[in-house]
Amino acid sequence: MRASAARANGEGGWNRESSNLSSCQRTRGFLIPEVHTMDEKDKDQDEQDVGLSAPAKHSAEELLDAAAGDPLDPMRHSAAHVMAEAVLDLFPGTKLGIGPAIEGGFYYDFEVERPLTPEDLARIEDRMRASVKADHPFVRKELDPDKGRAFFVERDQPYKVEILDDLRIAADAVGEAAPVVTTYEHGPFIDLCRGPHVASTGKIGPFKLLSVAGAYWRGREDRPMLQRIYGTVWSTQEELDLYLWRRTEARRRDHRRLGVQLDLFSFHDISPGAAFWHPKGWTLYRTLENAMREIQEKRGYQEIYTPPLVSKKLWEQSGHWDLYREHMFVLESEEQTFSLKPMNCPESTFIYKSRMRSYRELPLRLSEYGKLHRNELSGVLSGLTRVRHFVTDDAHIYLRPDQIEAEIEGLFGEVREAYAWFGLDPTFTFGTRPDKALGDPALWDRAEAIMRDVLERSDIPFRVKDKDGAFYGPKIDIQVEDALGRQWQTATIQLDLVMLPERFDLTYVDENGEHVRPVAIHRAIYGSLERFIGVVLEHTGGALPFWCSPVQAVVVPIADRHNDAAQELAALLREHHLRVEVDDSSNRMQNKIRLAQEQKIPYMLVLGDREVEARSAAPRTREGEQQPVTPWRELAHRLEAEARERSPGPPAIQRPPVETR
RNA sequence: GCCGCCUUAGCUCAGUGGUAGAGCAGCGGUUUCGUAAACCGCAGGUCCAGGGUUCGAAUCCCUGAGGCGGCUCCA
Repeated sequence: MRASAARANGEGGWNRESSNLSSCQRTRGFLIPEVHTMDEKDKDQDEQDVGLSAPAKHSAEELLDAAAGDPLDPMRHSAAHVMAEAVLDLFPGTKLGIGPAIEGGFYYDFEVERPLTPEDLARIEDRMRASVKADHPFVRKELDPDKGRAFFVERDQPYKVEILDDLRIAADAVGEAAPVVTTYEHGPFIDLCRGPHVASTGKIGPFKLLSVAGAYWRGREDRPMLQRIYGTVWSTQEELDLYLWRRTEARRRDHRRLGVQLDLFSFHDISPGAAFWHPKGWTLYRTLENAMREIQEKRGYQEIYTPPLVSKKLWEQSGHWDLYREHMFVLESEEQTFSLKPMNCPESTFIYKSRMRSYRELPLRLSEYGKLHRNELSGVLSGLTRVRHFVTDDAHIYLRPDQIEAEIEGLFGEVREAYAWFGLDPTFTFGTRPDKALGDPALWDRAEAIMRDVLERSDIPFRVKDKDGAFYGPKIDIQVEDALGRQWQTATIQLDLVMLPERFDLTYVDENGEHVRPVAIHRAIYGSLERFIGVVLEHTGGALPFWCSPVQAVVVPIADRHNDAAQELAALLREHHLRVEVDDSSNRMQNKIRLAQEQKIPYMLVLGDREVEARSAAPRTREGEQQPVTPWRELAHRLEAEARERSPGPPAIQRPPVETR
């Protein structure tokens, strides 16, 4: 997947969109403080990992600064060396790959005879502790290039030799001499290394090895598969504990788990990568979709619907057939080749072109909740966040170049509103013209200047990723951080100067009667609804905001004699467009409350003799607050108003007790 | 796709070559209760699928499916 995704990306940003919509920034080392690594090497956002991080809000400046690196990096990298020492000791003959510091910890890639097991990890950890206890100093040495290479040849470390050879080739290419080879030695272990390190192994703080995973040498499918061990290391035990707590917490609120617990959706072998939505999950889904429709109606969008199954001719015209065919589900019928659409945009042009367009009707905003299918590799599927079947809150906006600024500003407003409903604070990443960009450079320059200007005026923090735009136009990606500080890529606003307008030959008639090209904007605010629901579930730990909770209140009659009144109250609340259930089971009230609590239902409305008599109810929130007894009518009006407000409600879980960094 | 691990009741899991288990959920009964678990009973299984080894397989081997953790933060 990696190779193909990278290819598609390199060539045409259209896969950008796919990335944005189909994957999450789940973690690799898992808890990774801050955003630093969001970009750097990986062109493919999809594969980028950013993890649970230190919480807190980030200003734009902080986001930019974060790229500087972590002060703990030398220690983390040193821990990787100590791990390599241990592995080499326990598994003689092991070939070493690389062992960098990563957010929250480190890894090292090894070629070992047999697969490593969790028991091996424990043994490696023990050996590492001994090395830390011995407090070996790290000693830097410099060797001339030839001696350095010979040293690693002699030690039978082919990957290290390859690294050195590549450095030499790179130096040759720019006419420089091969660089000096530096090694770091501690105790019995010596490794090719640029450094820096801590003074001695004793300076390495509390650590824990986390997992073993396969990893291609240099990430390339045609190179050997090495075994990568991930570890985490911190300066203090408290920090390590906090990190491990976050990991546990993240597992606890995993949306896949919550989906089962809250009876929202399930997955089945008969359709890998596609959710089966249960009644409650589908209620949530439709509630989000309809909330977004409200924004769109307010902003003058018009909703369309186009066929999911289309001839491959469409993709040949759009250029996707060459780039993306392997990610499409393709089928034959009567000697024609069709595919399930992996995106909506080309088809919307057919509606645009169905008749002559006047400058007066621009911007033309066409939204579509189209069902999309992308043939993701089986190995990358994951819950709702990486699926083969999904729907986006997609829209394509056709406009005149002079309308770009106002339109982008309007879109920022949509983002602000839609994310505030969940208590999510979005940040933006601005991708500028890539090397392979198509289209008029002057138009590019103008478009980028406008977008940058709007970004700077906006109150939403952003950072710039140079050359990360789509081939057809600059773009703005939207990220959010959830309650555990994890980064998620959700949505995207992409300016399209070329693809739809040129390839599909779109025009409108301007004031002078001339046929001229519009520009287009591809935009999705939630992105994939599947994925966004996954993010919201993990963000809230399942305690969804009141307005979108599948069951907003459960009426709890204390005894059977209160059941009729409970039904009456529920009926009244339903008349006020509230989603209400009655728990008339034979459970005791305490148990009814416990069950409602476990289902994270926002309100429990308790009904006993006193309440039935007064036609009132005693509300209890899922946070455990007992509210004053309230008459039915008043309650109905209050809750109805609360639902209409769409406030995110109180934070789902409290932060860990102490922040140590 | 590739590497490793996992798959036992609706859910969470125990069981490692000799008659398939627990808790919760479900169902039935008793109980009618004031803010996170009343009591008793019953039922529930293609041990992921297929093949093999064995007197005997949930357990060992092979193949497949699905899931989980990962798959250049370049010495």
